[in-house]
Amino acid sequence: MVSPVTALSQAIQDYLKGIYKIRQGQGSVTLTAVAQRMGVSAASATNMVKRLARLGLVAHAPYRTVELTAAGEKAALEIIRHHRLLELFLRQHLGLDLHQIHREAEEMEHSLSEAVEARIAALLGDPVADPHGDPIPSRGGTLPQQVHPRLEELRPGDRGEVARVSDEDPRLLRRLTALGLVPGARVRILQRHRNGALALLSGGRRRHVSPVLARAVFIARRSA
Amino acid sequence: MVSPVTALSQAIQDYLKGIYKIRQGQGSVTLTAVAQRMGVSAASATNMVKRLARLGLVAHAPYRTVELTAAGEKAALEIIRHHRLLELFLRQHLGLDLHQIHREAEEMEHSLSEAVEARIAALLGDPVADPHGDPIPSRGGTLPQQVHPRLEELRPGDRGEVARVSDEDPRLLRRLTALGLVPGARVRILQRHRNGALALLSGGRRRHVSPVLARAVFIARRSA
DNA sequence: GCTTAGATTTAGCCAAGGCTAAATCTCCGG
DNA sequence: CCGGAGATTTAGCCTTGGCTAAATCTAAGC
Repeated sequence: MVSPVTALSQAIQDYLKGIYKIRQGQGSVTLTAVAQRMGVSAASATNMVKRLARLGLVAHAPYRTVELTAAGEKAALEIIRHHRLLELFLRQHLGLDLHQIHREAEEMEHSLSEAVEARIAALLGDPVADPHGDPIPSRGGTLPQQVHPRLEELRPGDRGEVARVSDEDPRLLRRLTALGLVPGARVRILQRHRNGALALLSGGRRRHVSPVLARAVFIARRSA
Repeated sequence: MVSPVTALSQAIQDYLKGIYKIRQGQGSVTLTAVAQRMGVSAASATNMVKRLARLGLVAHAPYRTVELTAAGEKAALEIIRHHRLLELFLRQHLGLDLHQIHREAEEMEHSLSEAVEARIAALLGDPVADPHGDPIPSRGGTLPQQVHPRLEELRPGDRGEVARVSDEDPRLLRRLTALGLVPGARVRILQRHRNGALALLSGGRRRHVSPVLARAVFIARRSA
């Protein structure tokens, strides 16, 4: 494309990514959801959404929800590609911890040029997932959409492999890492408490997992 | 230090670096020089210099020249350290060309955190010079100040090694690279024309170097 | 020591992104 | 089908960092 995503302001990039992620998670993109996610007042969110609409990046009728246009979604995926490539790079080549990389990549993703992106992708061997297990959009802007159940949805006896962990909260990540619940780890559910907490086997040890943690881990089931 | 340079706005970082570089080159930092270097009107430069003064980063009396305070110089050197580490990294690990790295590093230097800076520096083996031959300030903020004569100042018979090339103009850099005049290259002056152009030996070949190019190359003399 | 060209500053404007407070709309429940 | 809670928008303000035009200062040259 002639105009790379880096031509958009940092704020615009952030909003596009935020809107994309809200739709992924909750589905309906309300102004309130946008404002909350961006840590901004509702008035500011309205303001920016109007600007995005003028730029043809979202569709928005007054008092209705927001939707990314094709152009907006393409831009969002480019930004997410930048972010996830950077995360992987920071982890594999610079040795940062799992819980640091999200924040760092957040800062750097806006200034990643096409040229540097291409070099990093090549250096990493054109990877398809970042260190949290999130899929990396292709350069063309397609995302291998895989839907994994959350750990909280599993029942005693179920086995699986950690496919992905939520990357939003570094504190959660730290606790998950301490429990050995990182992408690739094998787990087996032992017991389920009435409050949603789980007992499971991970790395050969019996672990207790709180409901909030169980909601942040996505599992690829194994038929075994 | 408690407040990293990344807390300063991008524009402020750019001005500090610009002011530092003007002083290095021409000495006296006038508002006009600042405006020119930043590609901005004189009024805008005045405006920003006032803000820098309020922040204690420069000293400035009305209608007088600008000087970095100790804090301002420290910040400038941190920014330059970021820039040069990134240049080296882009060259050595991502394989970008000599004439691309300046622009790329310019974009990325603002978002380089202390943590990532430290990793990159370690990965590069705590280097002391970037790919253009410019010295890299230490983490503490000291710059190994080496003064090399420009190629244009040499006389027939002089020999030396390219210590540094100006990194400002990518077109000049391309032409210098084509002539083999990159940091580390050995040269011997053969002849000097009245307009300042030079004939010299570089890479075993006789080369003709225009005055403008000869002004962009800095030579470490060899007694040989 | 004047004059004046050129440097610097001031005044007043703009766009991007934020904010709060107030107005307005939507939609659910009775 | 009406009222009101909550969502959304509008109005008016702020800071950052730009701009032009006009005012003012400095300093060089006579």
